[in-house]
Amino acid sequence: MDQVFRSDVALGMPLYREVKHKIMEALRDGEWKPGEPVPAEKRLCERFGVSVGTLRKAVDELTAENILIRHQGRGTFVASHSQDRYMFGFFHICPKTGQKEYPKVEFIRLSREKVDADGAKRLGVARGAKVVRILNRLGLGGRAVIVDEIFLPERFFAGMSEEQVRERRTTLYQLYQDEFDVAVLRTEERLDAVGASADVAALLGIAEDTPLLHIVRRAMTFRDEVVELRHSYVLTDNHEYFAHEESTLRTPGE
Amino acid sequence: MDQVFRSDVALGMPLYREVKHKIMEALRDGEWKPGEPVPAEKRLCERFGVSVGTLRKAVDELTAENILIRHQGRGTFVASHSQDRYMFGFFHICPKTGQKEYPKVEFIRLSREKVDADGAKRLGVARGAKVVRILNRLGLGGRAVIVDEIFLPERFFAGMSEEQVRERRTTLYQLYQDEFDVAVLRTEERLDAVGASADVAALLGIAEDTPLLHIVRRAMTFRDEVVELRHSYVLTDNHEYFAHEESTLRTPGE
DNA sequence: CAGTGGTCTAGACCACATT
DNA sequence: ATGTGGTCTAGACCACTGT
Repeated sequence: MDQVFRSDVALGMPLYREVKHKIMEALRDGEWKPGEPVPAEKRLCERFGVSVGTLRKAVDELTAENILIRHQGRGTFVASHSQDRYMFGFFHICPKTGQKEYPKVEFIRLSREKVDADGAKRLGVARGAKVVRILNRLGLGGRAVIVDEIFLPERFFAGMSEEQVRERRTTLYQLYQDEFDVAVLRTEERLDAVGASADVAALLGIAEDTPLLHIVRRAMTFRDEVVELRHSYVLTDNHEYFAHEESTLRTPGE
Repeated sequence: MDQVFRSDVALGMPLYREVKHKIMEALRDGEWKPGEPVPAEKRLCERFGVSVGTLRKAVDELTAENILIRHQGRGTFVASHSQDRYMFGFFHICPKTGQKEYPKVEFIRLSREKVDADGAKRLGVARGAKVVRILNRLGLGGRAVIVDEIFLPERFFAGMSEEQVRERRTTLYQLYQDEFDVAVLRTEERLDAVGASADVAALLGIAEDTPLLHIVRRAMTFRDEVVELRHSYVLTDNHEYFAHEESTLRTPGE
């Protein structure tokens, strides 16, 4: 194999991780779009000057992070929000008894506002920065169960229109991806219990002060930039938030 | 390499997964105990009759599931619970502002009861089976914030005494491991919002019907057997539940 | 059929930890 | 110095997909 020179920034970094970063750069630069296949493993090996094993280790990590998706016999594809799996990767509310179901989304309002202090902090933008604010109501099992209040930094979503949001036949995250080239790679959620405010109570058709699950979600893209802040208010009479964790066991020595 | 016959159950299963299962069997049989090293990779290659690459792929999955831990230059160890790690792994409540802190656990009561219908279903035991019931109150920042109600199947924890639980200077999961050979490998949590019951309100010093975060946690060991059912009632004035999602690592079937 | 990813091998050398 | 895990190679063959 020809000698291939390692870039300066890659000193001390395993080769497969350097390859991984190069693939991520290509993705960030839009060389391969969501839903499209990336070149075959052999091609990528030639391009980066590494063996299959090394390339596969890089792609392994990217598939584990849901950035790429492999299909045996077909190829490796850039993850796209059109797939159902993505929907449920980020939507954690399910019936206490019975099967998972898709929420029925009802658009209520889109407005442009100056972000408040709390929102600025969570979004990582300047105080008073412009944001798009979207209000949705979600139905599950034929009943209004969730109120979503969404804040989007104007700098990622310039020109977003009410029509785009109201008329879409896809998930919001797919809209972000298709229309604004914003890929959600990771989310973080903080939960607490609150009594329903008058506004939320009216939207859900319940009494004020009814205990609700309050979820503050931040959605991140490349470089951990926050692209969405979402407050969800969930009526948990018949639904619940589901999470599972693998253990963090460690050996004594560490 | 000598011909090594594959076991019947392994038909259609990749070799590395068969090796993984054999390692898990050895762990379940107590061949290597928590905190101890497992044999070196080369030894395991000989034992299972596979190449390093294949063995490493098996061990890769086991480390990803936190069942084994690798230390370069030292060896590969069976994961073990230690006090500090408990926080990061299973305890998801943290202050809304400020640093993570250790909860101050106050033991309230241990009793033996017959499990109710809901508990039987969640624990996967027969209706009316005997369980150990433990009631704890947890303090954070000098204030009572959480009430924990814990149910343990008698068949895993026969002979558990109030003294063991009250006098312990470790986490409960470490007690399960050290005294009852029960390793918690995975947990699942379901959250909803409820109004405080009279009992819980009294323990937390709050008004009845105050909105609380209610967490139902199931803790699993090998073969996904449920070894603990825990109801946590959390006052979320100053604390919240934290979760983050990046890799939904499930592949089977797809 | 040709092309893709999936698995597996039998080595090699490197980085790290312990003796 | 020895033994450990960490990385990497250059092949091979298998299983699956589409034409």
